[in-house]
Amino acid sequence: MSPLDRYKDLKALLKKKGFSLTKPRQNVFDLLQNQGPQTTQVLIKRAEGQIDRATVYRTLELFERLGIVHRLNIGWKYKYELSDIFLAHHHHFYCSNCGKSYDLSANAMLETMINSLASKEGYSPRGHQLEIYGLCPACQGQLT
Amino acid sequence: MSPLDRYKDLKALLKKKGFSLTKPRQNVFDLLQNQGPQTTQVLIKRAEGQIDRATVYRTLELFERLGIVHRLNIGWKYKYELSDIFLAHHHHFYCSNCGKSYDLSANAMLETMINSLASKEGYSPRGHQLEIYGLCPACQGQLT
DNA sequence: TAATATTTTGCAAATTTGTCGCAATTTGCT
DNA sequence: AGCAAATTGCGACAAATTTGCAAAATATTA
Repeated sequence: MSPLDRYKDLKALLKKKGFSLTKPRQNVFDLLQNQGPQTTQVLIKRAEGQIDRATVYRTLELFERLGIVHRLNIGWKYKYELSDIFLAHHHHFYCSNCGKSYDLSANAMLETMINSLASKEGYSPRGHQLEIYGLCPACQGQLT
Repeated sequence: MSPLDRYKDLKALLKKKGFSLTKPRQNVFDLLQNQGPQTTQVLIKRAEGQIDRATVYRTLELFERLGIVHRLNIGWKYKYELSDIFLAHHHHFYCSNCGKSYDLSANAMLETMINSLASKEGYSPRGHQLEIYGLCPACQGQLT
């Protein structure tokens, strides 16, 4: 994907709501690319010297309001990751032993059941977040 | 349930790992009883005059490490609730409009699918957390 | 049960995290 | 390029969380 294309959807999304794609916003977006879910502290540290702390916070808040990122409670701290618009919808597996988190691909049947669980009770679901925790393959062996 | 029984499982769980059931720990446990998921700040405020702030933090951290409580990312802030050992397993619905959260009862079929999603990939699941978000009945009507 | 060892707590201080106002800069538009 | 609006960085704050340590509570041993 060329650099231009890379920001196309992001820019469109921002523009639609009257916001612009600035350098700091591009940077934060880049930091979220291909790195998995990350804590705010890590993002701030990685942006050090480039973007101010306050701007990172403001950008993440804006991105969340616009549905560009998702905030999830994985393991001990909460983390941000790009939302389903930029990443295929998926769930997470968190290893309680080593603390790593892994992606689990979504499954149409499961999604349907989740939605019907909510709509059956009168709620109107827009999305969801599923975290499974336990032991990853490496840690299963290790704890014989 | 008599007061003695009430703390039996808690005490056993702590003891097994070499910790003791102290007054402050009982208090925090009580605060989590029958009140739904709560933020740290609310717990600290409710414990005011009884337990020190630092102790509340330390207790919640310990409880989470031992699997006594669960930390969930519900709406904007994260909240604590008793884990499945003390509460029937359930999921949450969070209304993005009014910010309230509701319990959704668990469903055996869904639980099975969730577990197999993880085990199919070689992970060994111990539990999970599902948050569905969207609009609650009241807010659906309101936003005509 | 009394004495001793260990764990846990409260307190105060330090650190970290997150927020806010405002002047300077950047961006969008013509 | 030039103007208007949006955005950023820079303190300065306020709130949240962590830490060290002496005192208190709890467990252990005899």
